[in-house]
Amino acid sequence: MEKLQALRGMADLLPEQTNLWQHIELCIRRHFTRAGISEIRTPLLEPTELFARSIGENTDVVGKEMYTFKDKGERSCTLRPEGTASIVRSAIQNGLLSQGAQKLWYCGPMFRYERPQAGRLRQFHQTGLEFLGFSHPRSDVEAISIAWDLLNDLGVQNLTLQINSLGDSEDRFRFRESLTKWLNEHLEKLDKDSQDRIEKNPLRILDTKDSATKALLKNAPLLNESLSTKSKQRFNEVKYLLEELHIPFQFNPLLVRGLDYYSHTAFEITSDQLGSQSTVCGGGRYDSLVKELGGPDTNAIGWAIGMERIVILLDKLKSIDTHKEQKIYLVNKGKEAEYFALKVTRALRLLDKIVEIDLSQAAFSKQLKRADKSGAKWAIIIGDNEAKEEKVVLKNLRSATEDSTSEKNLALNELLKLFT
RNA sequence: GCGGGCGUCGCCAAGUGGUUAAGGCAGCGGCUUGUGGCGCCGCUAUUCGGGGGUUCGAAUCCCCUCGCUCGCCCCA
Repeated sequence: MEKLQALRGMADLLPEQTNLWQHIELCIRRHFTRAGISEIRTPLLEPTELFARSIGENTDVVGKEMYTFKDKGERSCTLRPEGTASIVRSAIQNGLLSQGAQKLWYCGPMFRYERPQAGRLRQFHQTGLEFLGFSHPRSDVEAISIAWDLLNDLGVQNLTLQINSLGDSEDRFRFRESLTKWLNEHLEKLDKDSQDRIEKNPLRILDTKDSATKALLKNAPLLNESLSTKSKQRFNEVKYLLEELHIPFQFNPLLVRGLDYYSHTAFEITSDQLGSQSTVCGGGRYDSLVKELGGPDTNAIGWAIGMERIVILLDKLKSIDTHKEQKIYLVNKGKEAEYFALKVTRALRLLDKIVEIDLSQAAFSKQLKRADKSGAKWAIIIGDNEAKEEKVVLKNLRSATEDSTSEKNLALNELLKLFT
């Protein structure tokens, strides 16, 4: 029979790794909470139309990466490939925006049908924030600084923040014209991919990895040259405020993000330790998306962090401290002892202690071995002799020497008092 | 969708045509019928991702297929 296994690109998170994930999630929650941002949870499955309209029909995400299928009612459904669209949909549907501006965060799985590689899975996880109803450059910087501080607090090293301004839709239209004109003049010198993209998405050519095209583009018109005075001023203010906060950044005029809804500030935080998928956090302003999805005219900015990519970076550092050294391991053997041990275990847990009970009936030596391996600090040993007198033997597994001076014979109430 | 690399026990891994497929880690059992960390002993792949072929003989050669992985595209 064929071995049953997870689908391609779908990863299990094993007990070994969930410690790190919990640590990261805790840190994320703390950072959002302390910034006054509220969590929002939306369905994993949405009408396909939502993503087609928000992300853009011509993007790769919509064009070839979505998990789309028909449900039993013949509705076209899609597993969410990103978080922003769902959140905007939810804010509109639930009238959140009529209650004022919203500061929201989310965390959860996303799905993209791509070939997996380092730092990329078909089911992956993102955490992100969305500020809906904020237009001032301050909100851009607030959003960026939260991401920056979060990543640094997690211990991610060697990060680079790159920013650019895509201007408003008029700026971009103007730029698109001049860029397309220039590209067509140099058509034969472009690589094949870039040639194909001139019609569909010329801005993305700026982001090419083809070195010949890259060199050629040094003479291409630049996006920031097409920006209106107003857009330029806005961008300058963002940069000024980042400097004021001492958040180091690089201006990257070639940074163009892949989803259609971005405008003005676009940014990326990358790491040089990730292989080719180097983006840890990406985001930007999307001032027209809410309206395009049928909501009130609402300025917005948001970003998303790829959780797996953080895990890769943090895995290299190791050593997330757990609370194992506070653990108590219950060694027990014999019928009366086993019953008594269950009671002791629960009594200790009701005092909020971390208690693991051995359920094996193996020899004491075996159980002690497991106790040691489990990382517990204390072993409580109960045999029938102890059970008869309602006593336990308490042993410190982390005392340095081989002597047994740490062993104590205690009545149950004495034990509980000791751990209170 | 397109390239490159790889598939031998739960994990790491030797073996590259010749009778029984090293070793290490983990696991289990014992030395020690009630006391761990060290040590010692024992057990754990009729089988080399799957299928077909070549051969007296294949984990080793050939073909097909599946899977993993890295990269392209694209993105977090």
